[in-house]
Amino acid sequence: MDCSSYINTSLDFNIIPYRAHEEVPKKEVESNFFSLGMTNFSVKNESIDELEEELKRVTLENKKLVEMLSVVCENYNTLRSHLMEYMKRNPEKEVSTSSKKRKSESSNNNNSNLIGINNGNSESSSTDEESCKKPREEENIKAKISRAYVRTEVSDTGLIVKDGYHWRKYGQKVTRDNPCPRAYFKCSFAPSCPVKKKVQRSVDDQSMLVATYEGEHNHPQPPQIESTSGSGRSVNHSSVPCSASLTSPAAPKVVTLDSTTSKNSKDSKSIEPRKDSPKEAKVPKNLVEQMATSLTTDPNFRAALVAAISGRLVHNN
DNA sequence: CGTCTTTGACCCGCGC
DNA sequence: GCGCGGGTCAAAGACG
Repeated sequence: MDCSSYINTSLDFNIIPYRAHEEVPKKEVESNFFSLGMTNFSVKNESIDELEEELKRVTLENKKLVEMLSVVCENYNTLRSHLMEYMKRNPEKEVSTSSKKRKSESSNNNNSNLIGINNGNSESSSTDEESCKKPREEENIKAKISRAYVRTEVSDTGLIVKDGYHWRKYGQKVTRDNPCPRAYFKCSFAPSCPVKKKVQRSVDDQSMLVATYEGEHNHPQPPQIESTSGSGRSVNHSSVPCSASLTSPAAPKVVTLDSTTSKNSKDSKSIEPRKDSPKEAKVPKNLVEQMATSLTTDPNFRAALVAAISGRLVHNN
């Protein structure tokens, strides 16, 4: 779970009015509105008192939200420490899985149910497999591995997972443990992007696609014009991303479950809709940046934000 | 013609 | 050392 990302995103919203209240209220608020595209909005008639009152109210609200957030993070950390303790008391699973790479992976696939439980060591061992040609010390620089579960039509034969990136298929293989072929994709948006993706149907639920991501994108997410894997020639447009744990397939959401490093992989055994472990400061930061970028560049979001803020101010008048 | 997919061949690690 | 199996390569074909 990326507590930090929560903090960052929410504080982004909070900081501006907070500072505006303390430092230069009117001017900053005004410039913020203009930057949001409200060029015609006039604050001439706004009284400073009203604005300050509003800012105080928002500040209080923000404080409450921050407190709630800290409580949530605290609870998360408590749960996490409990989980770590539990995992320390039951380490035999990890030992067995790390010793036998393929068996662990196949068992992992066999268990790749909708629950989305990832065995972190098997995941990272597949990374070892990937880096087998490289020096062993590079194992420390392990690729970030995560999984996404996507529900599709059973009749849908394509292995397409919409995740916003451009993928080039470079191979397909039928593996022993799964009669459904496994497709191999590379990120084609940036030539230097090391990210790879494996997509295979779940053995137990053939309507569920299991996408395994290896590595981190070294580029921002491309525009969402064509978000399927591969080119515009992609046939499959019927895949409905959904959570691994959600029962409602209508929820337009892909849940990726991290099992990056062996240390943090334990966390991925807990069923969490959050993507990242709090120990990984780098990755959540990236994610936060991507999320912030996607939010701030989304015209719908900006329009909604402008409407909400302007509505409030007009109401105060 | 450029880009992408398909698919058989090849490489390499692991288990026996 | 050999065979198996997963992962990758690359030539050929498809498509816009």
